[in-house]
Amino acid sequence: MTEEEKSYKAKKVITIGVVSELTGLSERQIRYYEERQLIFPDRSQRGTRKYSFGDVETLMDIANQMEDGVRTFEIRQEMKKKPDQEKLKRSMIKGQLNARFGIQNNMRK
Amino acid sequence: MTEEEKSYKAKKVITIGVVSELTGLSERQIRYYEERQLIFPDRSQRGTRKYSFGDVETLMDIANQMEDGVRTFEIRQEMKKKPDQEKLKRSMIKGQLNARFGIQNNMRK
DNA sequence: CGTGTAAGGAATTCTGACACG
DNA sequence: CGTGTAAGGAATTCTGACACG
Repeated sequence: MTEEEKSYKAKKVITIGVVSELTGLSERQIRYYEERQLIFPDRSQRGTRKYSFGDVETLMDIANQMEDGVRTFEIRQEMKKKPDQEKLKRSMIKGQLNARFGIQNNMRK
Repeated sequence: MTEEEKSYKAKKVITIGVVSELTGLSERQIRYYEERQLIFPDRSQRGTRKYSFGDVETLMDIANQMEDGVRTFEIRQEMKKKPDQEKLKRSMIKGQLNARFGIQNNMRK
């Protein structure tokens, strides 16, 4: 992956309407998750929100957790522990990852 | 680079306003280059144009050529000869495989 | 040829708030 | 808590056209 290609994932260029289409979440939900500090879109000069592909993936992850009844507060805690999902997936064996983070999720239910 | 990451470049999610900011081209110019068949954005359900990062790069390339006095029809001719620089780079690495099976399209939607 | 602009309509986004619970 | 919605304003996007040349 070149530097240029890497930046595609982090560059914030997607408007909220498109993010809504991509994630299936309502704009209301997307804005609320921002209010709860789960995502951090940029703002264009005119003030409209701009999201990256990385943000879209984070939102889909959030959507899955919400379905499982996880609260926004808990999701935020979780994200502090694993700041970069992608790096972890690459460097950790899935078993190790579950051993460390998976159990907590299961125990809550 | 994973399949998912590759798709970032081809996925059409950027509105014309953002493309204008990224390329420095006016919306008028961007629409005109489409009219001249130099770029091919998707359309959202409501009819707004959606561009990919690949389109943005193509537009910057077009902008450079226009500065050099190249006409749109000449640019189009040129593009037919080299359909996609990035795809070429990729296919050169894969060598014989592409020679035999052709370039695979990115999975989208 | 390539691009600016005014025109009018339709769709988007934003914020703060009320509602349910 | 999480999300829907009505509200009003501001900014966006679209198309077809006139202009210059």
